[in-house]
Amino acid sequence: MENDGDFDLTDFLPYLLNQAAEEASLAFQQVYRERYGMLRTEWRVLFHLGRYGPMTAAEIGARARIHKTKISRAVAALESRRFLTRARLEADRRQEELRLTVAGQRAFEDLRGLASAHNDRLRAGFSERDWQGLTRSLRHLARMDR
Amino acid sequence: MENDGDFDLTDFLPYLLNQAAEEASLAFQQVYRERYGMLRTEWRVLFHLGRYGPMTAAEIGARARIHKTKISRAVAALESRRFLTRARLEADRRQEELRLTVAGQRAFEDLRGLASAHNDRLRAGFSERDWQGLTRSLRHLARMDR
DNA sequence: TATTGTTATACTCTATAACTATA
DNA sequence: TATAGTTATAGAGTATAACAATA
Repeated sequence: MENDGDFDLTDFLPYLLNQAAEEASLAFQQVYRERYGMLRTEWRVLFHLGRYGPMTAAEIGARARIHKTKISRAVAALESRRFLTRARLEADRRQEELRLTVAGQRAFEDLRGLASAHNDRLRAGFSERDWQGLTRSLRHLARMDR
Repeated sequence: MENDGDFDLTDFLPYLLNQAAEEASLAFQQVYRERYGMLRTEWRVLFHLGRYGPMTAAEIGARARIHKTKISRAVAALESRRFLTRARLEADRRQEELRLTVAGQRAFEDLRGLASAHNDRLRAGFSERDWQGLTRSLRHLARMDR
């Protein structure tokens, strides 16, 4: 057909998404790394426990779409920093309830505030209408609207 | 202040961008990996040489925002597969002009068509208006509109 | 037999410093 | 001294298989 001869990388959505994600993530990555020495998955797990309360690893995985092996390592790291505790569930002793400690709660609240502020800075570059359109489109792409 | 108590991960742009990028990239990643055994940077370098013609590593880096060490490795991989050749520039013998071979051109045209088709599939999930808004917003975030 | 979570392993991606050869 | 490109190394992200404990 030869009708995509002028197709450019900057028209290619996966490339655009990747570049935008890198640029938008950079500043906040420094925050959870330098303030708490956390990795991305650790911050996400901490966030889920702080935002939604105690739950099992499988529940975090279902909510945040993180594979169980990543969660297992993140939980071990957060536990070693005394940011969470585990409690075997009597109903099914394969599962553990994960719960933030007071220190974990404090870290969560600190990071949630910083994340929210970072989000606001990004948002400031858009009109309210464009921001709503952008987040809606991204949720659609990420299949988070189903 | 405590006014971000309902701030959610799915409101956090870096998270949304990352999830959308992963989802949107997955299918096409299989293509250049399984058909040509390429990595992401190799595909991007091949694309730039195919799309814009022969140029030096530094020029690719400036256009595509790829660090010189990544380009160096991608060029070595593409050369070993006979997808490109190098020619020292007489004007400045530190630089090399990189040029796709016929096989490299063929791979580029094949992948460009497949990328364009993949892009069209993603685009099909949006109205023309929403797609234009999305790509414009992403270029803004990636600072590609300057 | 199936499920929850862990461990091992490998590959990909990113970042930085140190190096070479040329200028 | 500075620049184009290379090499070495480490850290971070991702993916999969195999495993132990429990159901």
